[in-house]
Amino acid sequence: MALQRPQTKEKKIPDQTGIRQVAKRAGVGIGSVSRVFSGAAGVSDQMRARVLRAAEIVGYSPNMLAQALRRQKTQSVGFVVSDIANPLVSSIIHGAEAVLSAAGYSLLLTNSGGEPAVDARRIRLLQQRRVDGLILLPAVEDDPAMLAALGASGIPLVVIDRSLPDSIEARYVYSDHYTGVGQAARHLLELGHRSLGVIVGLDVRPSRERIRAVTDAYRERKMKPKFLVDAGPLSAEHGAATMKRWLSAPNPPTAVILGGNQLLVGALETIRSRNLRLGRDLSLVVCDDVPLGRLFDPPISTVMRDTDLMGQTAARFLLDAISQPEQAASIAVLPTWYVPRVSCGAPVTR
Amino acid sequence: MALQRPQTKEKKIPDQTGIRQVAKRAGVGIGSVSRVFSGAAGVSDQMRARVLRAAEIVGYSPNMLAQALRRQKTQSVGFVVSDIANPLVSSIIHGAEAVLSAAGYSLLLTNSGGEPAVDARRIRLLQQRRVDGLILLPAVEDDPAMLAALGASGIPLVVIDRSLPDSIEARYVYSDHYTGVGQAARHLLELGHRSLGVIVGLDVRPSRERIRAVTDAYRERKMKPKFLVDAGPLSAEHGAATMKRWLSAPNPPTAVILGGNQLLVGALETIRSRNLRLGRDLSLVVCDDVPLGRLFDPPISTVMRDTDLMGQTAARFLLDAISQPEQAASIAVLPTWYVPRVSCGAPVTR
DNA sequence: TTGAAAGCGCTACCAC
DNA sequence: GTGGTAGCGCTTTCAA
Repeated sequence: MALQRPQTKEKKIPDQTGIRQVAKRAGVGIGSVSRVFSGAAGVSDQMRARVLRAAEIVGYSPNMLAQALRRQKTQSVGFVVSDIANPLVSSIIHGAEAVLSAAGYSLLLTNSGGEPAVDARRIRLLQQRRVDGLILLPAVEDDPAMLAALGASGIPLVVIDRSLPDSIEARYVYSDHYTGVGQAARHLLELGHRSLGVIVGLDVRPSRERIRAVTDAYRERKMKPKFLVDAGPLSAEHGAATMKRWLSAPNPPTAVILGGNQLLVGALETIRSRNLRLGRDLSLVVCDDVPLGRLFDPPISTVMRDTDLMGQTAARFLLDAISQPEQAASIAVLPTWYVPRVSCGAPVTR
Repeated sequence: MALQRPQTKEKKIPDQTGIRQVAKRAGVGIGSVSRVFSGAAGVSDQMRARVLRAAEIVGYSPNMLAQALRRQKTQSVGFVVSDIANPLVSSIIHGAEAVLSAAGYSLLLTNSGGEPAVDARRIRLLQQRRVDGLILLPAVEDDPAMLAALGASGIPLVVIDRSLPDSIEARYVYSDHYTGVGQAARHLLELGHRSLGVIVGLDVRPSRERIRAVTDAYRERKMKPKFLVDAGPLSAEHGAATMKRWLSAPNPPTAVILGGNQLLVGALETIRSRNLRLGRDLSLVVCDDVPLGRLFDPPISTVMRDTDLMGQTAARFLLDAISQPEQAASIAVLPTWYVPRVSCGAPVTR
């Protein structure tokens, strides 16, 4: 009736070294071994030495799976993002991972590809894996399946750049898109532009904030906020298509704000193919830095932010939430700032 | 003597829904519930329905931790990289994650920051988490601690763009850096360049292959392979510093191959500050695509590769290794190709 | 301080 | 087909 070991195919597998092997080897109780390895108080030096030596010999190290099952704590957190390959996102992940692993947590990373349904599935999967907390950068803010999954579990939650309904208990890490884009819009209006174009993503917080920022910039100058808005995927293709559409229209915008760095490549392609000179024939601002942006000819005006810091902040929030679930949920708003460059100039007067 | 529940702070926590609650609710045996949820054969439709309904009511979903402990299989793999934030790396991760999650595996991602010692520690941590396999993109190829950790466990292993000693049983996913860089070097030599400069990273496979490729390109033309080599961090700062050094030397190279895309920003800065015109005063090739590379003025010659595919391939190799540990270890060599652009031109004759 | 024993939630064997 | 049961490797009481 012994448990049948899963087909140990006479491969090397170092003979499943468990706590009881160590206990037997050291001639002590199984509990003592546990105490030594979990650093519990009340273990004699002598015991510690014996156990450690025995463990050394048999090559033991604790099975975190069993620990997690018993302790009801996995020391792991799940991170669901919509696009790992986006440098912005990977920088956020980088920041979060650094903080988490320093705190002894492992990161379960999963990609939803921007599909709300996948977001929801991944969240449930991570819950089944009993992660201690969750960081989310979901595609949309109101997917019912996602909200249901989140609501059903009391797992600590940090959401990045998205705003979920109040019914979901979560902490938030926002970028202050309003300020950065506002600065950009004001700059463009001061230069004399009157018809701006703004490309944003789906109806998520950053998109709303950016539109609000441009609107308010117009209003500040007592101008009617009349500008073009395009909402779509923040991809190069979409950037190219939208620019093409706008530039072919009867009254094309004289300045465009791109709400995502992936749009830039596409937009520049269209601009190039039309032989327009940036900063003269058309002004351009991109949100989020692109490696060659400032070396480009002409250098591209950019709304910057510290994405690594966003990840760090999210991780810290999550660690707080895990250790003090009682504490009021909190919100961090991290700065963005506008760096004007030559891609923005006065519009051609005709 | 009941297990003391970890301080259920009268928060919501949905009352730890376990398999036996479902069994009781459905009035069936605990084993039947297990069978239903693990999709085992030999369960009557009636039983399945009863169990599923009961599970629905109490809101049950299997605890993967317990499953993993019992099955000796976590359905998770570890991925250790040196820099998540590098777009190249995150693209590899993207590819791997897609394949793994489609196969029902979760990804434990961890960053070593390029520190060999951290690589080794992370590997050990993942082993304690009992991952079913490991994908590695380590900083160096010969760190003793890393090799020891790897050797001590029989965990299936896939290594990307690094070549470990034969003593480690692993599968490999390589990029064919030799071909791409070879094409670039030949192009430059054909253009008339005689003194190339090559910037590579540490002594790892890609660096060696790139140097070998340039060497062979010289030899093909019966020329003595006399070119500058710089080995260092593949960072923008290092790119700038090396270019500065080379361009200040008595006989500066007339063409430079950058062995990593992060070098490009730095190199271009130096070039710009010296008022050199790419393709005329200096020719430049970068390994690995940079978003604005082809739109740059002038467009930058690039050695391309499909990093997403590398990740996919690594994941597939790992899944193979997990399901058939016996099978001979294998190697994949994925193509790289050179895309000549205006940044390469004939050297100025003087 | 230490050992024994119960049990975390599950799977897989056994007998019916 | 189905239920009972042992045990995955560990932590944490309780008694000594």
